[in-house]
This record gives sequence, structure tokens and C-alpha cells, in this order.
Amino acid sequence: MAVPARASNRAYLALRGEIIDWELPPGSILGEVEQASRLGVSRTPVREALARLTADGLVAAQAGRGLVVTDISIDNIRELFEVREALEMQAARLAARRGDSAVFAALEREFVAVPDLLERDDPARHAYYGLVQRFDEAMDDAAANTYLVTALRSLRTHLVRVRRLAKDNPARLSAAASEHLLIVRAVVSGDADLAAHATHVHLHHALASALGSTEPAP
Amino acid sequence: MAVPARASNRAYLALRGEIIDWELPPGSILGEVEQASRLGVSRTPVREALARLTADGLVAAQAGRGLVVTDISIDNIRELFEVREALEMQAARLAARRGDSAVFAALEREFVAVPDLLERDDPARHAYYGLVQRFDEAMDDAAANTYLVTALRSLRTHLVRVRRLAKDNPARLSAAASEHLLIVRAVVSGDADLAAHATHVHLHHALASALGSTEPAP
DNA sequence: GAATTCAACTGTGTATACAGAAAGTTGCTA
DNA sequence: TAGCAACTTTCTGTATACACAGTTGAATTC
Repeated sequence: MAVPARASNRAYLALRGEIIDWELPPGSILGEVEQASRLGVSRTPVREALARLTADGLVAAQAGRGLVVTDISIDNIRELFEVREALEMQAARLAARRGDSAVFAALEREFVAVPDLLERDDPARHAYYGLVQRFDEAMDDAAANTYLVTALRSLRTHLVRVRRLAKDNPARLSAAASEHLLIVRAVVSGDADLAAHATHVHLHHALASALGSTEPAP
Repeated sequence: MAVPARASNRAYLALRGEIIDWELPPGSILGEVEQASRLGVSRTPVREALARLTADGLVAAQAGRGLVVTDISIDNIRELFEVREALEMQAARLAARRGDSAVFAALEREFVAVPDLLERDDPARHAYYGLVQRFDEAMDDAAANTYLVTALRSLRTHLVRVRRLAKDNPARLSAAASEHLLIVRAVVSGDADLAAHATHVHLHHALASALGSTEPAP
């Protein structure tokens, strides 16, 4: 870092990380003075951090109680996926029209190799999730639409919380990789409709998996 | 208002209004001290207002220059409509599935009457734009998706700026009303595909109109 | 005459102090 | 014992003071 990171930014990243990692579970009350002393900064940067988190939708003002970490329910997951479907299908269309084939051809080779990757038994699946992240970034880049990318980033913040709630199993990861592969191949060949529909299929399965793994045993 | 509106909120609404109304044109530099003295509040609420505007994408930090009102270009309009297409088509689908038919039946009657409305020669077309606003609100309500509505609201902030840039002509308004009418009828009859595709058609024409009226005469 | 350096000023980032409002608690009364 | 009221405490919202960084301008030197 070229400059000492600003205190408000440090406070924002710290609180955001703790909320996403469920260290601050939904319902936690975030008082300004308490967080200021805990994070070792004054109230001013904490205020700014909390304002950004409110804009992100990670915390909300509750009457009289101050700011509270927002809840994530099953209904929230369905709503998130409804928006995600709209935005990612559009991103896939745009990427197929505008994307750099070479970039996605490289990703295609990586997704082909995922079965080998998963056999290596990386407990946290860091390599796989890193690949998915690069896929997302390539799509953002190829879509070349500031407003779309902004909306997707906001959405992903919430999706990360869901991911912590619903653990993926190895079979699902393998299936997801082949779904991603189809999307990537559609982008490489410039087939916008196929890219969009393959994204739809992928999200359908992802939602079913997320809902399935969160439902309690009867 | 039960309580005296908070100074930070007043500052936010004031600055937001001035940016949307082009009183603060793109490129305007917003210094904290200057705005604080102009709005009659201290720097703290102004800071909060500027932070919210930055999150909205209406202002952006420019290296060394402080905060600057963001620009709206032709490319921005295209990008906005790409996102709008994705979100509003999804909203139309959801509204067709979940919407209250009675509400949209009432809107249908209003849109049928728009030609009469436009003959009354209201210079600012307040009645018409009010109807469109009620249409948007009914769609938001029917879509019943917090994240979708949040994204749409953010988008509309930018679209209002475009609307000030590109004036609608009476012929366009009349055509837009019949496009809206088709969407509303599709929602009433619960036809999700038709609602989505009618929205697509509407946005296609709206974009063509916006781009046409902004292009300088050759 | 041009380039480089130094100084001053403007503007943001942070801390803290103060005021007002709201919620919880405690005590009194019916 | 239950309910109401008043008080206390703690919170947020706002203002202001202070420090540091970046930019701009001028002056001096090559």
C-alpha cells in the first residue's frame, strides 16, 4: 500500500469482513462508540464505515436500536437469485458479443481441468473458488458496463453470505464446473443466446443446491 | 414531518436534486467546506451526503481534485439501458406472476386514457409522468423483491438525468403509453413472457428515442 | 528563458466536545 | 401488585478544532 490506508476504509473492510464471515451474525447491534473503541479509531471513520455498510444493505437502521446486521432468510436467497439471474444472463450476453476470445479460451482450458483439481483434495477448494472468481472478473471485464458491474458487485456481497450459510458438496462443485464450461464455450464462440441460457441453467442448479443444503432435515 | 429533518439528509437531498436537475452540471467540483457554507450546515453532514452521492455514482473522487459530479455520455446511456433491460424484464416477469390484477387493471384504464390526457396540453406533462411513476411503483410492489427494487431505484436516479438531457416529444409519449399499456395488460393476464418481451420492446424504442434526440444535427 | 525547488495555502481525514432525544429503570402511588 | 411517571444513562447527530498531504505558485538558479 502506497499510503497508510485510511482509518474509515480500514473500519469498513473490517466490519464488512466480520459480517460476511458471520463473526457478526444477523441481529448484532453495531453501536458507534463500541465499534470505535474496538477498532481503535474515533467515531468519525466508524460513522462513515457504517454509512457505507448501510448503503450495501449489510446493516439497517432499526427504530431506536441503532444499526443492526441484516438477516438472510430463505426468501432472501430466492430474491437474490432472481436478480442474479437477470444480471448474469445479461452479462453473459454482452460478454459473448464483446468478450476477448483468448481470455475465455484460457478459462475454458482451466475449467476442463477442474475434475483433476478437485481430486487433489484441497480442503478449502481455494484453487477452485479462485478460478470462479477469475471467471466472474473476466465476465465483468467483457461485459464492459459500469452500471452492470456495480450492481453485480453489490449482489455478490450478499451472495458470499449465502455461500457461508450453504456449503457446496464435491458433486455440486463438479457439476458447477461443467456448467461454467458451457458458459465459457458459448462466450468463446460468440453465441449470446447460448451463453445466457447456460447461465440460466447454472443458476437454476445453484439455487436448488443452496436451498437443498439449507433445508433442515424433516 | 414529526422531527426536524436531519441536516445530513437535507444536504443529501439538496445536492442530489441539484445534480439531477443539472444545476450542478457534470464536472462540477464539490468541496466540503464550500458546500457546507452554501447549505448552512457543518462539514460533517456534508461529508455524509457526499459519501451517499458517491455510493449512488452521482459523484466520483478525482485524483487530487476532490469530488466531481460524474459525466453522462452516450455510452453511459447505452450501458444504463442494458442494465435496465435486464432488471425491468425480470421485474415484469415477476409482476406478471405475483402482481395484484386489480391494481394493474386500474393502471390499464389510465393508460387507455392517455391520448385524451395528452390533448389537454399540459406543458410539463405532469399528469403523464405521474402515471408512469405510479406504474413503476406498482411494478416494484408486484415484483416483491428487495434487491431488485434497490437496483432499479439506483438505476432510475441516473435515468432521470438522461431524461433531462433528452426531451420526449408528444409522438413519443403517445407511443410509449401504448407500449406501457401492452405491458400492463400482460401483467393483468399473468402472461410473464409477454410482459417481459413487451418491456423489451418498450425499452428498445425508449433507447432509440433517447439516442435520437441527443444526437446533434449533422 | 526554462526548469526545479521551496513555501504557503487549500482541502480532506480524524478526533473530540456538546446537545438533544430516546429507551430503560426505578420509585411512587393507586 | 401493577401501572405510570420521572429520572438517568446512553445513544446518535452536529459542530469545530487540528494535523497532514497535495497542489499551486513564485522565485531563484542554471
